[in-house]
Amino acid sequence: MFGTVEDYGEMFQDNVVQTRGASLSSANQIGDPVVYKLVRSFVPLGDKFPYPTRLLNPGLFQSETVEAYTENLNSRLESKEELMYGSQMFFTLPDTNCQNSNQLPGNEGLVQSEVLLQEPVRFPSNGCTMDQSMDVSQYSNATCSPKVPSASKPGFSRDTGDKCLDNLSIKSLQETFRATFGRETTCKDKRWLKRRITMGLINSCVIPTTGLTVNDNKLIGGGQDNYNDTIDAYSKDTVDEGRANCNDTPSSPDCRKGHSNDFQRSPVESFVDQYSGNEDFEGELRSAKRVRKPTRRFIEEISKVDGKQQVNESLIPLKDQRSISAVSSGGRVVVTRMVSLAGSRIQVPYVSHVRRSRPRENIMALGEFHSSSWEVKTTPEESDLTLRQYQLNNDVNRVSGVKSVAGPVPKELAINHQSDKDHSKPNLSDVNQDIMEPEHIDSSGNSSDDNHNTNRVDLPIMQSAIRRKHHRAWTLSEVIKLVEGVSRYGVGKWSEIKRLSFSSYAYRTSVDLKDKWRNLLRASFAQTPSKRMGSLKKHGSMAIPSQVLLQVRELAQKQSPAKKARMVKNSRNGFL
DNA sequence: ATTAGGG
DNA sequence: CCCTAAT
Repeated sequence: MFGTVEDYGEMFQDNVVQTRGASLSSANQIGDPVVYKLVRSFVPLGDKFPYPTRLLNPGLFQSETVEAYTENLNSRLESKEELMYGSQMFFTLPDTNCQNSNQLPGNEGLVQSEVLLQEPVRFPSNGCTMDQSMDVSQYSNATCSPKVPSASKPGFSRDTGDKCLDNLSIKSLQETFRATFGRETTCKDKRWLKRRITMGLINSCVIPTTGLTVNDNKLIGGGQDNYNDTIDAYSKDTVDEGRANCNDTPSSPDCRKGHSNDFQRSPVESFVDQYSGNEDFEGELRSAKRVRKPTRRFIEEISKVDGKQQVNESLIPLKDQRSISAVSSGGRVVVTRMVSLAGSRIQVPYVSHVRRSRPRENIMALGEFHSSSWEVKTTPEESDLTLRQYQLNNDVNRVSGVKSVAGPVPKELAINHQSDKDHSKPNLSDVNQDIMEPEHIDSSGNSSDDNHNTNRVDLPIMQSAIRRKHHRAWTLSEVIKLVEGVSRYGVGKWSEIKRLSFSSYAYRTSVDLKDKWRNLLRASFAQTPSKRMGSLKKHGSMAIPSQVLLQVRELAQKQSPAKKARMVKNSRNGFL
């Protein structure tokens, strides 16, 4: 699938074009991720290496490109407005002998990648800073050495990277390792170091984050296949050999760090831990444990908990928040972040790394506007209601936009209404009649909107949005019908009850019946201890006649004694 | 597709 | 009421 560097390059380039227009991509050239990463590692961008969303597309860094870019950079530096795109200026070309070389790996793609990633410009003092020119030149020598001309050729890959590293001493390799992974290594194994560096560079270039999610600053999920593809395509043998080498050098514990569990831990996690350079390496004790792939349930719950907490924060990464501030600019408040550039601190408008997605549901969904098919039929109760509602319209605090139209009563009204009576047991019918009045008043507020699909369009959004979507209060007659249905067809025969007793209630699904029954059950047992309470409920919700609840209790008792016991216990706890 | 159960 | 898993 993702087989070649070029593929990624194209993806990336497309993205760039879409993102920034053609201006920057014009100079794009195919390049080598390893070389790019080598250079990249000389100039740490921050305390966290950005997770590449696309393969970086480093090109040949030809001198004119250098000059053009540098010039561009300088000119842009003068204009604060241009600092909008400040993140593309993170890269100040180090003073190295590579600058005159035609073979310095390009930073065009690198620059663009930074634009995409919107990584803040940071030159941490504890990291590899710009004044460490020795380091830079050191690596640059290696990277740009004439001995390895292939290093800057398009299509160059891991092998070339190895050759680059061939010329480095152990010490240099260790330095490179540090520059690459952000930590020291004491490993003396030149080969291992080489492999690690190469692997790190390659993998950090090609790890796609498609389908990945960032949670609590960790990447979770999604990357497995892509990662494996990546390994297959680029450096599977490298990884394998790396492991072997590591095992061959047990004397050097560093070599083993974060390595032994590469294939047991999530690939992405491994990547983060090993290659991003800033990970908690103390926490590598943790990595000794085999990490199990989280269950879907686990992921769901974690994301729920964390998601809620992080929703706001995630838009602005933690590391940015310190420098975030809001400034007023031309009447508009602009969120900016501090950026260190060339020793001075400047403020640039903050651009979130997270692309906001369009809300899945528009606001209409909150009201029930969208569901023109939601309820085609008008139900007996509602039709009945319609008439009353018309009278009550002034009394009840109705939604102003609704014209209370007593629409034509569906012919099925009469039929269903009739069947209502037929199906109702005598005792329930009495109750029905007694309680119907308050019931209707109560439900009118909830269901009247649904009676007039055509008019609902006129509803003020705010008013209707307040209501929970798809909520429809249960009328007493519905409850009674439900009880009756249960008594007739048995508990749990929801679809049957739905089909036979609620055929005219399109909005009541079998699940609804089940849910309501559950509530009735709870209510019925909750009420038991104090008969006096009768049908009174704490809040203004519908009062269910004790007779009905009694029936519910009897039915439940008949059906499942065990369950009843649970219900009694639960409801009592809840009640007292 | 239906049901049970948690949220 | 929504969602999910289990059946």
